[in-house]
Amino acid sequence: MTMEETGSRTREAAEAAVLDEKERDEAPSAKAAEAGSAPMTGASRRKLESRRKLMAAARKLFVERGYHETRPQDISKAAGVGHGTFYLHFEDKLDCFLAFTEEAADELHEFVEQHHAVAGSLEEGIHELLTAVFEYSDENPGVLGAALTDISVLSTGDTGRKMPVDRWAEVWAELLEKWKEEGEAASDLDARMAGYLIVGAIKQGGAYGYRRRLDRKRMIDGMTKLFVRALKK
Amino acid sequence: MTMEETGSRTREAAEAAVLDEKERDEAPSAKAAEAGSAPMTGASRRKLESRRKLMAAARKLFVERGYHETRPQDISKAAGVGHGTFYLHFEDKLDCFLAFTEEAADELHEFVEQHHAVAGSLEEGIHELLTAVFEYSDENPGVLGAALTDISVLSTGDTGRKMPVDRWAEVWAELLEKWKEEGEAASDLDARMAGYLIVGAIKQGGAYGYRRRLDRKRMIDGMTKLFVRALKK
Amino acid sequence: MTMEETGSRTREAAEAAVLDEKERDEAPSAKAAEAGSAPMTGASRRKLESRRKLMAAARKLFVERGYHETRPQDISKAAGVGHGTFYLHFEDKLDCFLAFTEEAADELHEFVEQHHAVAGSLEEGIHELLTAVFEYSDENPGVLGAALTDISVLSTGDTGRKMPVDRWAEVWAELLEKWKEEGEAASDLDARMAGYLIVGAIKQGGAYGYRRRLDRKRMIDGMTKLFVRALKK
Amino acid sequence: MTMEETGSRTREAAEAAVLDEKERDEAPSAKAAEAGSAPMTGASRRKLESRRKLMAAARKLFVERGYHETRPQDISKAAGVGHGTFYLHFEDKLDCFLAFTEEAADELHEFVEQHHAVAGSLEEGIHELLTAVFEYSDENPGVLGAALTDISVLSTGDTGRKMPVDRWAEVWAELLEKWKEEGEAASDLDARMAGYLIVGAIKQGGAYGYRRRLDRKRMIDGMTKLFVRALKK
DNA sequence: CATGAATGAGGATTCATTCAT
DNA sequence: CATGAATGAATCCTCATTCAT
Repeated sequence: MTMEETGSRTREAAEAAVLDEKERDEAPSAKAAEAGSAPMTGASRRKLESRRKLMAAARKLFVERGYHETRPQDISKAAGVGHGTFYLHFEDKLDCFLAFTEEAADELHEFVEQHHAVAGSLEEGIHELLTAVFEYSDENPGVLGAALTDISVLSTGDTGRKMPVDRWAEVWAELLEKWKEEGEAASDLDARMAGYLIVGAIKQGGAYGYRRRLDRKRMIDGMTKLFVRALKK
Repeated sequence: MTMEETGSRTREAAEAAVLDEKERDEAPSAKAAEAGSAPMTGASRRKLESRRKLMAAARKLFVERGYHETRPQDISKAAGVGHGTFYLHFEDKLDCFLAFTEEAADELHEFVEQHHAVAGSLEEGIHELLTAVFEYSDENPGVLGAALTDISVLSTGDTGRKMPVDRWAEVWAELLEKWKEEGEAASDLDARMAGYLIVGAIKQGGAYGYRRRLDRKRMIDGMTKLFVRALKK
Repeated sequence: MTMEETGSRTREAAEAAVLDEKERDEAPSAKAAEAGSAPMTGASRRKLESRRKLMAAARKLFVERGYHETRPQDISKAAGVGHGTFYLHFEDKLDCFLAFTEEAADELHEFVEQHHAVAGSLEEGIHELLTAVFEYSDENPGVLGAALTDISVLSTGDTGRKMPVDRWAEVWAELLEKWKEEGEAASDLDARMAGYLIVGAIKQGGAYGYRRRLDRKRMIDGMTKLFVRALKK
Repeated sequence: MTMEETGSRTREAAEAAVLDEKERDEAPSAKAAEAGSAPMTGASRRKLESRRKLMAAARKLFVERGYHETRPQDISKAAGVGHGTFYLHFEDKLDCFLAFTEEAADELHEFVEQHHAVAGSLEEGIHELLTAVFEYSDENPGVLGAALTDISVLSTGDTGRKMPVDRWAEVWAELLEKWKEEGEAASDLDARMAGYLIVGAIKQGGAYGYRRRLDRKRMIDGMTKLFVRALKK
């Protein structure tokens, strides 16, 4: 399993964009269409372009080096924009990290919804969810590990932003709630608490599995079995 | 529950405990104690004293402020020793943090062994273990949270030191193995993997519980139930 | 003679010269000048200005106080720039010192070529060379002494940079080689070796002469006589 | 030639003493005899012993690592004595270095006097002197290079101590003076100045020769020829 | 005379952020 | 909107020296 790998596959696409300097000289209309909105002026076109490049670079570096080893300068440089541009798009470094984190959460969310009909039984649901998570992790090595970084290690004060852990815990909580209503899950379950337990288990287990280079299928099956037994009525 | 509190209630008590236990210190000069615990000559006594004060200060600050917000000189100052003394006892800041981390792991280990006969059935065992963990966490607020800090956030390279997560995961793994042999735990269990899952779950669940100020007893019972169902034959 | 004076008489003149010559700077951005010496854009102009100020300050301090008594922040302060700017222009302190050293070597080189037609007979050549060296030393008191500092005292590892001693030894070696070919110098001469001997002699003799405040003319004449006798066919 | 080598031959003897911990338990009388003076009390015996070990360690480290890379602690440790003992024997680090420097100067002096009758003609004298210097350098690799370190790089103020450069320059000056009186050397020679030139030349030439691993005999012969021509009537 | 733990001024360097262009 | 030179507070760590034992 690859929850914390440092390589990259889908990364390439993003990087290619970063490296493609010519792109910003393209006809604006094409890009605007991509963004799905009204045709942009040259200025906002460029701004969006910059942000995309910065996000791609930030993800790459946060994943490869971690938060503290990545300087805003590195991100700007990797993105091919000036150092100042960074602060045109992010309040500060932490803001940028959180943006990365949220992007990853969004992606996983979308990924899960696209790849798996999360409507079936508890067994099926858990298995599909875990499969989706591990598949995403394979396609985006290291991203989950980085995105799940404990924010309290980075910032003392509360940022007021919802971290991936919380979003994912909630996803699980909602599912469990649904299963409880359907009589599939144990009725005395504290769904919220369980959501956090599951996310914690996946995070730690994923990290362990990656380090030990365990077989993905076996991991998914093992975890599914455990979770199902723990949760089922 | 108090797994990640930042205050310091039983601080004094904890420090006193630290003091008492430091006789088994890792400073080479302390090896004299090994040879029959002679009253110790002046020099090595002073050194031990310094180390004890540094360790206590380090623990206090790492817990209260976290790794990155704690400077070596803060620790020295809090310990009432000179800046240089810090580096007489620790290679660098990370080394000091790891020492803290190991101390915490040792303490919890001992605490668990002293307070709970971990010999009973799976249900009893899990309940006792969780109770011990949460009790330790009450008496040493924030210590577990700090000690479980993901090392990869602090240091890029491998330190070669066994982190608390791994130690605790192993403790659980051994127990599970025993229960498997005794026919109490599911025989198809990957004990090692499960150990990590449990530690991850406890860590994340503990943090959540603390934030939400959940009732300790309910947490222990809820987690026990979940774990037992997941693991039992 | 003034080879190792610590004052600074013609400081201003020297700095002005530095300013004028800096167009051939090694900062990559300055390469614009190479392409026709355009008036230079704002950013690179500022950067060049900073570097010039830093180089001037570094020279002044290295000469007055020596390498170990000069802190990067002293240089920055004297240059009227921030601490960080120093590291925008130099890898580290040693890099800055070597830059100073190379600048001095360049200056002397140019000085010698401008002030003295090094084409004549062995006697004339040596006399002119020595005169040029001592004149440069008068105009740039202490610079030669500082620039000839033995690098091995400052850095353990090899820096891979050619030190002034070597450059100057080579200049002498080439001249000697020429004189050998012209039949003016002894044919059994090891020109390279002799180059080093001469530079060593000048360095030590210069330092001695300065300390004893010897008459410059007498020194030049005395050294010329010795060198000529040693080298002439 | 080996003027600046870092290996060691005669070094071994000294080190052996350093390592021989038992030595200080020997009968005092024997050692006293060696020192050539009245039988020492136990205390002064030990003190002398400590100093010898410190000097040996200092020489070794100053030669191998240079002044700035050698800490008093390193010397004490290598000498097998406590850190404080260092300051029982030397005012400070510089004092220790100067002691090393003087020891080396004494040694070379003695070596030259023992190995070469410096009484003959100018040619013979110069050749013998150079031979002695290079032989000493072979037997004490790196020592001359280290001992000739420019003190002004180490200390700003004047130490009031006569450095090896000066001592050696004087030796040469005296010889030249003698040869002038005997009509062997050019009568218009500034002997003092020439002494410094020669020492400078030897130092620089030696360093060059070592780096290039030149043949010793050729170096001696080449230098002799040059010096003789420069100095002879 | 010997020790080695303790010291803290001092140093080199970094990096998140700003702002003039 | 973009740039990248400039910044300087902040950080980790060293090391010559002292002094209680």
